Amino acid sequence: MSHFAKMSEAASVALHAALLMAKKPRELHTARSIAEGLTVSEATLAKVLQRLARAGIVDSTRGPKGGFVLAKNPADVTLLSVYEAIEGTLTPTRCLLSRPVCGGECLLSALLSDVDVQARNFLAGKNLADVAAALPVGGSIEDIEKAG
Amino acid sequence: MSHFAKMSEAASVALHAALLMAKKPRELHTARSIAEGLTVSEATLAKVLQRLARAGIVDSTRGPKGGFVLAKNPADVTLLSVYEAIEGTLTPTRCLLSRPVCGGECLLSALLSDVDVQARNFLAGKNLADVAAALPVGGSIEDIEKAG
DNA sequence: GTTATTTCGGTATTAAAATACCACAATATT
DNA sequence: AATATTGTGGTATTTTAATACCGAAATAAC
Repeated sequence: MSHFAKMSEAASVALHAALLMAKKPRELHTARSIAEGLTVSEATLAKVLQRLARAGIVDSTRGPKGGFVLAKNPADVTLLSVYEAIEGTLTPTRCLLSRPVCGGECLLSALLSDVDVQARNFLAGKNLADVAAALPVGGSIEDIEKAG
Repeated sequence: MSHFAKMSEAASVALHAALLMAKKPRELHTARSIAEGLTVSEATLAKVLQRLARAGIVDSTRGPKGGFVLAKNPADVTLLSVYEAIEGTLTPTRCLLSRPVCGGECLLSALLSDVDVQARNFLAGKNLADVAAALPVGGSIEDIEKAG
């Protein structure tokens, strides 16, 4: 069993964390509460949130009552921006193996670049508000956990 | 700079090696000659060819004048069969992180499974004869190397 | 039947990624 | 001011995959 679509654990966690914060856009979420909401390790999530903060996607405040908030309106945050904050710019793959056999254009470049373009369009075309609205259950973290 | 399309080096080497053999379907190719033709390490290629042999895609003969040949007609070997001989069955990804936030269907499952389906269709729809015919330069390894 | 060539398959080494840990800085509360 | 809470960022550990290595088996050539 193998998969063709690849996304690092970190990128996936980032997208899910952003979605969780988008449900309550004005509230501060601690790393711990997000980690519990996603059932991921706090250590891993901390790194992810750090990078989102540096990319300007979330704002962070330290100390008691501190935490993370989305820096912008959820409708203004595309999934692509979250993804690229973690993974770097998503560019089409040319070829994994630029070798003589292919004679110029690699036999796989069509597939690889098409897949990357499709993924980019998907991620660029959806923002956090879209996704949050599409979820079966409404507002609170409690509701979400019940539904999970 | 990141990529969404993922294929292991081994799978890529397998596809390129199969293509190289498809150019001369009746001849024996040693692991060394294929490795040189692809400019990959012989050690890595050896493992790949072994798995292709076990999957019945190539036949192997040991000893002097030994080597590897395609077991079937190039037109009867899909890229998917070569890919899956290395990576295992290509199945759509559901979600990397089955977490409560998504409430049932993961926010990424549409993207991930679409990408996998697209890749599967692409690979299943092309065989070695198709690809070899599409190459700019004709028959021999020498021609291929000149073109590379 | 001896030697050279080539694949086979297990093991070991290396590289890379994920994950966890810890001391530090900042800030709200008292 | 002291203390508790929370993010920061560097480092270390663990895990996993990729890659390389090496002895063994098979077979053709002489």
